[in-house]
Order: sequence, then C-alpha cells, then structure tokens
Amino acid sequence: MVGLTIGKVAEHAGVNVDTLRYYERQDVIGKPLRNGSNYRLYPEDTIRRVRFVKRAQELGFSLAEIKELLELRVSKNASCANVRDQALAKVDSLNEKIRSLQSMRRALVKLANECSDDGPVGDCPILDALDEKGRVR
Amino acid sequence: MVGLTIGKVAEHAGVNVDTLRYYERQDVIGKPLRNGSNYRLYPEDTIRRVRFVKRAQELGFSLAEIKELLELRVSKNASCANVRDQALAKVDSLNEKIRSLQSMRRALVKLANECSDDGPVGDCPILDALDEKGRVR
DNA sequence: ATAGACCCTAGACCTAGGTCCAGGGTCAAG
DNA sequence: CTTGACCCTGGACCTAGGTCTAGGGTCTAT
Repeated sequence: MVGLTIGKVAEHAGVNVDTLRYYERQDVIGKPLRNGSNYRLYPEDTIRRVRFVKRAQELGFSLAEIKELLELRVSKNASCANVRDQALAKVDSLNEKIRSLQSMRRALVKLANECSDDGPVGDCPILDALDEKGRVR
Repeated sequence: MVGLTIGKVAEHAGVNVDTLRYYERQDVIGKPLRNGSNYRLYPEDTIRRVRFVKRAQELGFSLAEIKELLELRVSKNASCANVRDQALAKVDSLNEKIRSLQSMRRALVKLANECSDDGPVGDCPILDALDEKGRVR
C-alpha cells in the first residue's frame, strides 16, 4: 500500500470525500499521487493536515489564511527571515484574537456572577467585551 | 431627533445599510422604530451592537451564535440560573478556543525561532498545534 | 460474471452572509 | 419645484465552503 484512498482519509479526518477534492482544487492540500486506476493515494499525514484545517476554521480562519499558515513550513526554499517575519505577523494577529476572546470571557463570567447573586442585571457587560481596542488585521 | 437613520448607523458601525436590514431579518438586531415616512430610527447603542457582531464574527462565531450571546443579557425574563448556565457554557467553549489559539501561537513562535537561528526546519510544529485536545463544542 | 462498495470528472445545487438592483417615496437646498 | 441624497421593499446576484448527482470505471467477494 503506497497511500490512503480518499475514502480512508475522509473517514479518519471526519470530512466528506468531496471536501478533500475541494481542498485539492483550492490548493489547501497538495495533489496526491494516483495509482494505475487514477485513484488518489494520500500520504498518512494528510489526515492531520485536514484535521488542522477543520480546527483552524472553527477559530475563524478562512481557507486562504489556513493555506498561508500551512505554507509557512513548506517554504524551506523561501528566505528563512521572510518565513520568520510572516510567522511573527501571524503571532501578532493571534494575540489580538486571544485578547478579544479573553475579554469576551471576562464579560460572560461577569454576567454569570451578576446572575448568580441575583443582583441587578444592570448594564450589559457583553457589549463592552469587544469595544474598540484597535482592529484585528 | 428620536433616533439614528439607517445610513448613520451604517456609517458609524462601518457596515453597509443592506447589512443592517439583513441583520434585522435575521433577528440579530431588534426591529427599530419607524418615523412617519416609514424610515427606520435606531437607538444609539445599535452602533455598539453591530460593532460587537462584526468583531465576534472575526473570532469565528456565526450570526446564530452571536444572537445567542446577545440574547443572554436581554432575557431578564428567563430564569437567572438558566442565563448563568448558558453563560458558563459559553465560557467553556471560549476557553477551548483560547487554548487552541495559544497552542497555535506557540507553534508559530517555535517556527519563528527555528528560522531565526538558521537551525533545521525539521518537523513542522504547525500541524501539532491543533492536534486532538478534545473537540470544541 | 455480477453485485456492492469504491473511485473518477463535470457540473449543478446548497447555506451563510451579504450586496446590488429596480421601482418608488421623502426631504433639504437652491 | 426640481435635483440630489436619502429611505423603502422585493428579489436577483455574489463569494466561500461545501455537498450532491449523473454517467462511467474498478475491485472484491460470492
């Protein structure tokens, strides 16, 4: 066995086979080898890659952004300094996201507390959560 | 002036007027009052609400989820304990998201370091970033 | 050698989240 | 009293990210 069929990859990554073909068209995963019957044969780690994609999507990344993230490591050809700069830029935007989520969490915890001690439901902390604080991106 | 016209709200919130009408249809923002000419007149804080929606979307929340978040505070009628439980459930899923983003950040920092000291670009830390660790949701 | 479970491509279709007309009213300025 | 910038509704259209169907080949077990 030189690789996994599309059905196996789909099964183990928890996605539809059409999704894999779609990712291939979008260049999110590389073009796999083909066997004599023109069946796709994927390397094992495609499964991890696809799982990464699905999880990153839940975090609000678009396929295009995810592609960029994944390309960071592949580009051993590109200048290393360049890769580093890109990686650090991503780190900055991740920091933004993390801060926003934390502030949202604070708001929810506050809301939960106000609720539990039957106090006044006063002014809503939720809307404060994501106020201003310099745009992401 | 009893309220803001749709154009003003759109301008200050940084969205298209059609987006506001769309949000209204989707019940993400409440139906505004109308003046004698059937023009929508929004309360001031609609602007903050809409900004919240846009920022929450960037964090990977769907409009349906954002609606739920926003409804948490409005439902002073619903049992307070219920609201608290929902809020705490959201906190849990936020924790998941935050952890995932942090692990992604760690991976990128590691990648950047490997790059800066010209070491081996070895095995990719990025794919490790979002491995397993119990699904979100 | 035939059924059932796979695989292939092309292209239609679907949902979410908007965005853009068309056709028509409103309002302030000149 | 008309021009330009607004507003209204209804419905068409668009992108991202898939999902499904048709029409056809492959593989494995019986």
